[in-house]
Amino acid sequence: MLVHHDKTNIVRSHAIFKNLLTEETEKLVKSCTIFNYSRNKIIYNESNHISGCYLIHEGTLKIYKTGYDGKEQIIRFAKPGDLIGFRSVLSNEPACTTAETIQESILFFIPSDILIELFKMNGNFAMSLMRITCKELEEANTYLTDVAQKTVRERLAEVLLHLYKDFGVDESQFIRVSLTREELANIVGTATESVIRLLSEFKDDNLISISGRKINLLDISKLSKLAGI
Amino acid sequence: MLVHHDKTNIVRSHAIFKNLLTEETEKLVKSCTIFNYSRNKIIYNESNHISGCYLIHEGTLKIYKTGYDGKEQIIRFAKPGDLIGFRSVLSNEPACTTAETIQESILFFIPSDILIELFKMNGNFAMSLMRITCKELEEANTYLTDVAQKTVRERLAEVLLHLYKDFGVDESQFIRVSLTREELANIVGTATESVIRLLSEFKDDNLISISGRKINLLDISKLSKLAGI
DNA sequence: CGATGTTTTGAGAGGATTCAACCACAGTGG
DNA sequence: CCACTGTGGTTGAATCCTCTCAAAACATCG
Repeated sequence: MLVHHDKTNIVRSHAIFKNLLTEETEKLVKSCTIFNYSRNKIIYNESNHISGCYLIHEGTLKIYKTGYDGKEQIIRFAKPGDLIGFRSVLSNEPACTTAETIQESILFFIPSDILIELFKMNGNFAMSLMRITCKELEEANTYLTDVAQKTVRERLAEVLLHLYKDFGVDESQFIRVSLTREELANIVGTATESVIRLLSEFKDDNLISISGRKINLLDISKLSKLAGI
Repeated sequence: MLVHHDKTNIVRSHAIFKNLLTEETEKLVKSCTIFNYSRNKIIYNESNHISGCYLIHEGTLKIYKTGYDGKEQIIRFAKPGDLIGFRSVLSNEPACTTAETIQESILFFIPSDILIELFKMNGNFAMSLMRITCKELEEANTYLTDVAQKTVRERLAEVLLHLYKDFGVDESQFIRVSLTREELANIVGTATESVIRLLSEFKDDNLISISGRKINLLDISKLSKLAGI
């Protein structure tokens, strides 16, 4: 367990809490807990009632829904600075997604009552949360349109570009995220085999290069055109 | 133009404003305007900057996004009591969807600054808006998963059930909404011809009966099973 | 090294789209 | 009054994309 001082610094370091007053930050810090999770740990599950939300301090999580045949649909990723689970807290409803780490992660647990109090008391903080939610909603609607109208090939190109933008690249130009082919398929909304075949085609067309799970986008502009962006 | 008294009653009649204080309601009423729209009128368009949001008093609108080839994807419908466009107002960003009447409608225009002021000042009102947004987000994510994983047949059954639940039925058990086959296709995310073929099949299987644009769900439980619900 | 999970490739089936033609109907204008 | 036009609905046939199933290659780890 970290000491009070460390927790305060962590809270202050994340943009989402920049609108809090000093005493609000104090209150938040006092009632929060830090947790470490190794890879592939589920933080909360669909239909779980959760007693608070989580601020990602380090690591990455996938947020997904499970379809009726058990296949997971990855909705988005959560990265440092992101707050997850607050939808469920503020609506006082069970979670509608599952949150699972894809790397070792450090999370900051915020109890429901504190979050609700801050939301109601601090209009600027409420506005921040609202904007985040609206942004998510917009992205969800955009992606819904894409899945409904684009081909798997187009969507895969689009997903690769999104990953590139969200995670950046390492020193060898590989996207800084490690996903299985199945996870890629679960973002795109297709079968694992389709992803594999299309990745090979992209490679043959010199749009990308691949090394295991690491992917390097060689031709952003062609990929963008292919994705219909 | 309606007189002040009428506007006040209209504002008070909608659940979303039930948390407003008397003076807040007064302020809201003073700065709002009522508009009438005939069928197929666009209220705002994707990428439009809008100067306020709209409360639906009467009528129905479709909210859609336009895909890169011009095909529209219907995201949802807005009905009396619904507030539309506030995402854009609160985020101070262009609209990401188009709102278009599918019936004669009466809308209540609320200027941006008033909405933002109410949101920041009244925590309960902010909470109401937040909950609505979270609900929309959840629905969007659920539908995203469905579109990515279900067949067109399953999705059409699901859409029919949603329409049934959202719009109810008239005295002859027909769903109280009139959509073209193309609009149905634009909800399901498929081609018009596919909708037509599947509706015929549903009819042959005695799951529904059809009279022009009016649809009657004859076997809710079979349709639910078919939809995977 | 065996064991398990992941990736790859092939072949076949099936679902959905596209293109095309045709019909019904309402509104228009000569 | 009737041809003309446009929109919406329907049906058929061919094509193509995508999925499923199956098997094999590969990797990773204790």
